[in-house]
Amino acid sequence: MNAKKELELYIEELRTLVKKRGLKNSAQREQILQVLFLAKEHLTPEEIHQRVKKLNPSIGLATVYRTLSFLEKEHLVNSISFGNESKKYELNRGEHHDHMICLECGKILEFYDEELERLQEAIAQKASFKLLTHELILYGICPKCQSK
Amino acid sequence: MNAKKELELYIEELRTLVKKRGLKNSAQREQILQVLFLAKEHLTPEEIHQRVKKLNPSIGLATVYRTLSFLEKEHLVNSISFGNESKKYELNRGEHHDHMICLECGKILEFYDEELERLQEAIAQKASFKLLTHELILYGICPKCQSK
DNA sequence: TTATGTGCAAACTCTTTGCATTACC
DNA sequence: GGTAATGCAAAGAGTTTGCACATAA
Repeated sequence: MNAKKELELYIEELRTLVKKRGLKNSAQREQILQVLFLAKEHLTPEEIHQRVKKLNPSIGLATVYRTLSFLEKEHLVNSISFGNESKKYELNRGEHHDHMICLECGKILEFYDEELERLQEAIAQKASFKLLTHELILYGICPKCQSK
Repeated sequence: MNAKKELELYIEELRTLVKKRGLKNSAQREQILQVLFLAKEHLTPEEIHQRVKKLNPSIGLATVYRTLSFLEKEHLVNSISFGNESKKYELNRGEHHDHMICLECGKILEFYDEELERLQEAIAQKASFKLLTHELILYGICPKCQSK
């Protein structure tokens, strides 16, 4: 599938969702979704605002915040917070994953490990804790920075 | 070992560390350490400030922030951040553990699983990522809230 | 004695909110 | 036409910083 079609699927999902909730859609929401779709990295609200302004110069930062809250509540995007830095957002591409963060260059790497998922489920079960979601961040030095 | 002696060990550790860095110690730092020692939960800077004011009414919030940064840098305390809430601190009692957070009552439970630690190490190794530390938070519903 | 730590207040950063206006359905 | 979303600016919350003073070494 080409990227344009893929983006349209996300936008369609957004429209359906908005309708389901009895709300109104807006160009701004779609533009923000598009920015997240095109981004290869995790973006802060400020970064998203900068990028979306290229599509729509008059969009306000408050709209970005409001839209991100909405999209996160509806699970169309995920966020990750790291130390004191502000939250970073990524499009929810349907595949759960965890993160490694390089403490030297700040790069965020993604990974997924099935056994890890199972193990967490087992740990929660043993504690009679109903596991809904989790966030695992491995902090360290990425391969590139190690070889410097 | 009784609690008083145990606390003194932490204070001794602080003094040694401060000396090693060529810095000066202060009553305030020891008081903050004591508050963390006595706390059974994870505390925000604001909460720590409230508690330490009972020992020293004139201590400023800025001192709490500065001290926490210092103690965290020196690994005498750990912090954990959860959603939009402000960072919470706990004394580093020498035993690494991870956290479960109840999304209903906000309670933080601690756990430790050896296999989980090993697995993370293996995952990092496979990615040639030099693992230094990690943060795993399981979000869900604690046993108490489930039975409500 | 002298550099570090403190307390206070101001400054800063990030995020949220109130309100008049716009635009979707 | 009615209601939700937006843009702007102001307000809030949390944290950091500058500076004069206090204090440990």
